[in-house]
Amino acid sequence: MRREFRPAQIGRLNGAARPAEWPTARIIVSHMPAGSDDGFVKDIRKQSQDFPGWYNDVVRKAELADNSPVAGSMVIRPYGYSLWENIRDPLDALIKQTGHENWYFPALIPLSFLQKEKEHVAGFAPEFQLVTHGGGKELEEPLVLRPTSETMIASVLRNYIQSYRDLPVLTNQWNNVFRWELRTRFFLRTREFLWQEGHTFHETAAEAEEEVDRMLECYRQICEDWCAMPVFLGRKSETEKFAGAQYSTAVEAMMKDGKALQAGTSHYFGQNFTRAYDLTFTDRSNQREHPHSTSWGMSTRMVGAVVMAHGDDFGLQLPPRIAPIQVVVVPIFRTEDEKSQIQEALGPALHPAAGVRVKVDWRDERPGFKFNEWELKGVPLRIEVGPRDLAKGEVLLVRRLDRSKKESVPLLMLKSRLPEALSEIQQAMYARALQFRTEHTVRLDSLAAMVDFFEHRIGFVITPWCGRAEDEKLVQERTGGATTRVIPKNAAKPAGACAVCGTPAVSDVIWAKAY
RNA sequence: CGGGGCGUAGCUCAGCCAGGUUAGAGCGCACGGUUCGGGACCGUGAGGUCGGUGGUUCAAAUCCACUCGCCCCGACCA
Repeated sequence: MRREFRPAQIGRLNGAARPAEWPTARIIVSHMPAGSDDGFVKDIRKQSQDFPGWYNDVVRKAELADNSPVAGSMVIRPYGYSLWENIRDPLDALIKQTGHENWYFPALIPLSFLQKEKEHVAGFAPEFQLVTHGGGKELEEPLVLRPTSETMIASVLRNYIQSYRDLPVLTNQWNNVFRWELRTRFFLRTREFLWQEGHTFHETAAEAEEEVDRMLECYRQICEDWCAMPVFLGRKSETEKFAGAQYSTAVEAMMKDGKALQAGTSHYFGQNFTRAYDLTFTDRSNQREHPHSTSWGMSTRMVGAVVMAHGDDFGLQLPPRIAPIQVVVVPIFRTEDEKSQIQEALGPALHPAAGVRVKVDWRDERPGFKFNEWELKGVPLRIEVGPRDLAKGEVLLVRRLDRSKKESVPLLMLKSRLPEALSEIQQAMYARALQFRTEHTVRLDSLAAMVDFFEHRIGFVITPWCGRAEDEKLVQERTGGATTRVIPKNAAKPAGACAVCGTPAVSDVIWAKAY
């Protein structure tokens, strides 16, 4: 139901064509020694038996993040931060390509700012973290550690927006935000997290609404084309929308436990905020008008999404386009002589100019240990090279996707084969995630069927819906927590009755248990 | 905030019920050696205010009181 996956260019690869006269690769299926692949993985709990435990173990053992001295806040370690950068950078590029400029606004927001928009403050007040003292004295007015910056930005942009000629103003900022969460989880919900928040101001409602769609589309691209994670796009229900928004939209992805994860949101505010902050401009007929504004955000939560969308019992699986290390080389040698032979042989093939993110693991560990460790860390492609391979002028290529298959590749072909293999993996991961989602998404038309589904199965349920909040409450109670995720975009208007209450349906809606 | 559990080495834990030399194990770490194609092995070594405070006792990781912190389950969430 979603568009075709667009064959992606892999990162900075230059896709060199393969000369026809070169030898072709052979796929061999190796048999691992008994006992080595019986599903027992040291250090991490099994995904199938304890999903939250598995997630926690993987995040820590793969060195993405760890607990910190501050309750509810985590430390993002270099491997995890690099992964975030590989999501952030293409998103930043998209944001700039669509005409936005990066700003920076203060992290401390006067409490009174947040109190001006009624629904907004009602939605966020429980999550405020206040700064009450400075320079050893109590402040006249407490400052809130920003939970989001709508209020600050509206207050600042008042000064820069005067005329329709100043519009649109398309801002974005990369920062950290703070929310006093009760139950925290690595990347998914912490008391401090990193994100980008875009805030835009427009002359007309139509223009602002186009902006909302445009940025949601950017999020779709990041999720699908970069993170190999299919998403449903759509509008949030009234109960699920952002506090203060006229309506909210989101991209929703399916995790391997069948739960939904909101991977990005884009909101239309109408004139709610600009009215509350008395932000006005003179329109084309010389009338004072409030601009229509939007905001949209994507956060470090994406890292958690990638972990839960692709990982397995052996650990992480990273899509090549965002993997910090795309190819890891495990050299196999005994003597210094064998070591230098490997170095010589690999040199030209793995030159940085090849544009692939490669790491050669020269550590003094046994190869088997390295295989397991890099699989845990989700590196998409591994090269094994030892004396036996060099004698044949070949190396072994192993994909994280299907670990038991080893492909024998002539050294001469390596430079062209790597980008090609990475591209294949990227597409295979998307296809696999899409298949998983398809297999775990059903269309139902009664509450009884929904209750039964959420009792016995995992995944998404699509039903016709009338749009009433009471239905959401009822479903949530009866199903042990399923909520509406999105009203899918461009879905045909259903002819039938609401699956929950039987009144005429207005649209389809997707139900799921969610993070 | 309600219900349940746990604090002993960097990590996972034993020891506590029946108080008694110098507080233990595995993993990890450091050094040396043998190894190296799917998580190697041997030897040596470093590492502890037993969460904190107070009490009982000749003597407390162990018993008592208080306190702090963490984890899990319910109400809110990018």
